[in-house]
Formats: sequence, structure tokens, C-alpha cells
Amino acid sequence: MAKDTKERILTAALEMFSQNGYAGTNIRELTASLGLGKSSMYRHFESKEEIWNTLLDELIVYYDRRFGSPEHLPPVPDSLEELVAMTMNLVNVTVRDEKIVMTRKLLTIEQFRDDRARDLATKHFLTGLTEMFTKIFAGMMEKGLLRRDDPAMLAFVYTAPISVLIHLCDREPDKTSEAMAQVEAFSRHFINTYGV
Amino acid sequence: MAKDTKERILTAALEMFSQNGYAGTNIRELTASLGLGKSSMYRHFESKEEIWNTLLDELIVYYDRRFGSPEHLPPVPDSLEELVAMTMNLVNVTVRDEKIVMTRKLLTIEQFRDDRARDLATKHFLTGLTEMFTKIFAGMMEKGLLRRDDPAMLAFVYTAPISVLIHLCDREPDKTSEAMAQVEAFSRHFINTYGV
DNA sequence: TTGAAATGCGACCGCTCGTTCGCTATAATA
DNA sequence: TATTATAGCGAACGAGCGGTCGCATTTCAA
Repeated sequence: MAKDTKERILTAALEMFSQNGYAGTNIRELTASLGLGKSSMYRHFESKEEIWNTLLDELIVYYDRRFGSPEHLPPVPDSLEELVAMTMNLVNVTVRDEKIVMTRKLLTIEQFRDDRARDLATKHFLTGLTEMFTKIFAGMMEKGLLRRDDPAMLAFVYTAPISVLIHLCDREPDKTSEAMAQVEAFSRHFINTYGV
Repeated sequence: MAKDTKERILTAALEMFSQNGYAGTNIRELTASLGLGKSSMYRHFESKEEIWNTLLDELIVYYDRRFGSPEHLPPVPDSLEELVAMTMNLVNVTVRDEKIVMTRKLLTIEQFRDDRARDLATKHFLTGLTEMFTKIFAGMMEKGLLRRDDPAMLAFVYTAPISVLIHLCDREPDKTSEAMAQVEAFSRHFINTYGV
């Protein structure tokens, strides 16, 4: 039950921090949402700040495992249409997975206050995506599917607009389907422009 | 002196809210930074929340004046090179103007908590820019400078990556010059791809 | 010049915050 | 079974919060 409680606290913390921010979250609400007494929390963390630090540690590890390791790199598509499908799949997961959504919100809110949140935000929102697609596009150029060009520039050109639309989904979940349609329209525009 | 104090309070509020968020800001620090007693603030605003609402009102008006009105629409460039120059100028201003930077940070931090901040964030980060460049690109197509295409899609393709780089500057000011170089590289890539 | 409105101030109020304490109940160890 | 950590609880603490009050000072119209 002990380890379990600790993890439940971290889950609730991610939920509340991502909605109200670190400063806007209080221990009473957090523990109450778990049916736990305020003071019981201190059996697992020595302070509110330690919750924050532990949570961020976990998110950093989680990110590196999921997006940083080469074995999780999506396979290089064999056709332009496959690139569109792969993209839609990726964006769908990233927009629907509650933990990933909350992580982005948390990083968005806290990026100006915490250095580690800032660094992870840049990875999540920019460099992680571009590095991933730089490899994919280099592979597609090898296969003759994409016009020969700087793969890093093309990756930036491709991922940045998608990143903007993902942020839109986080901000206005009502517009998710609309945004997804725009992701697909953009992806098709991209293959029309750069595809061979 | 009265009106002046009220505006100074709003300026300080923008500064502190954009750094620490609404919940992370307290009246004592805010007024102290102006050399003002805590209680004196209540001569000008009836609560902390009223400061927030007034500030947001002001930012909304400011945005509509500055970016919403047709007379502030930049002239349609007469050459592709002019588009690059105009873009660099625009981004430079938006990244260097302290008030605009703080406004973006504030909207970034508070977009999930306040509906009006959320709406203004979408304008600032997405629709405002694309609408502006939709008109510009339509004009450039008229002049035969850009390949005929959906101007709204091209505007999105052009402004979204720039928006991402502006966010990067807000998050990591150290990388501003690096980001500006990337804006220019991207802009040139764009005119090479879509220019006539 | 006078009187009222506007502005500033420090003291103070009630409340909520993060955190601590002493106690009980449970689970693991021997 | 006796012992000892472990995990839970409500009460309470000191600090800091947003906000109020009464009073002094300035502003300015009459």
C-alpha cells in the first residue's frame, strides 16, 4: 500500500499542477482528492517541493524512455501516404493520452519558473520532434521519397506547425477534431510540396 | 498622481504575473516593488482579482488596436527579399518589446485557468498571425510573387514555425540570436520553396 | 482660505497555507 | 506472540495571504 500511495500522490500532483500550477495547488485539496489526510502525505514526501522535484524527475525519465531511445523511433515510411498515416497516429496518441497532455500543460505553465521544466519544455515542444523527423526524413530522402534537401530544415518545417496545433488542442480541447483535420491537411500539403 | 499609480500597479502586475503567475504573486511584493504600502493598492482596485481582470481587459484592447485593425496591416511586399526583411523586423520587435514578451508569458502561464486568457492566447499564438499573413500572401499571389495556392495554408505554414521560435525566445532568452538566425533561414527556405 | 474628496500609511483581522505532533492501527519481522 | 517499523489520522502551529480600518496628508474646487 505504501509504494502505491506514493504513486497515487504523484498522479494527483501531475493532475493538479497541470491545471492550477505549482503555486495554485495546495496539499489539502491534493490529498483530499485521494481520500487521504493532509498530514499522511508527509509520510511519503518531506515537502510540497519534494513532490514537485520527484514528479519532474519521473517525467524526465519517462520522456527519455519514450522518445529519446532509438528503439522507439518510428520506422521510415515506405510511401508519402504512409508518412501521413504515421503522423496522424502519432498526433492522435499525443493529444489523447491524458498523461502526455497533462505533462505538456505542466511544462507550459512552469517553464518560466523552473529550469528543469524549461529544458524539458524545449525538448517536448521543439528539439525532440525535429530530431526524430530529421532521421525519418533523411531515410525518406535515401529512399527517393522526398526531394533532396536539408533534412533538419524539413523536419522543422514539418513538426513546428504540428506542434502549434497540438498546443491548440491542449488549450481548447473542443477544437481537437478541427485541429486534427488541419494536421492532416497540412501533412498532405507537405507531401505535395516536398514529395517526389 | 492617481491615474499614474493605477497604471504603475498594472505594469507591475503584468511583470509579476508573467513571471510567477496569478497564484504565485502576492500583493505585498507587488506594491512594495512600487514603494507603495500594501493597503494603498485598494484605493485603486477592490481586489487582487480586479487587477487581473483589468489587466486582461487592457491587454485585449491593446492587442486589437495593435494587430487587429486593418490600418496596422504591414504593406504587401514587392519582392520576396522584402518579405524576409519584413518578417525579421516583425519578429525582432515582438521578441524585444518587453511588454509583448511579458504578455505572451502571462497568456502562456494562465491559458488553462482563465477563459479570456485562453482566447487571447489562441489569437496571439495562432489565428492572429495566420490571418495577417493570409492577406499578405493573397496580395503577393496577386502580384505574381508567390506560387498560386491556398493563402491560408501558406500563412499557416509560414507563421507556425515562427511562432514556435518566438516561444523558444521567451523560454530561453539566451538562444534569441540563434533563434533569429533560424527564423531568417526558415524564411529564405520558404521563399525558395513557394516564391516565383 | 476652507472643506471635502482622494490618496497614502501601518496596524490589524480572519483565513488558508505548508508543516509538525502525538496517537492509533496495521503490516512485517523475529 | 512480542516487537518494531510503517502508514494513517485529527488537532494544532506559525507564517503569510488577501483584505479592512482609522487616521494623516495631499489635492483641488469653491
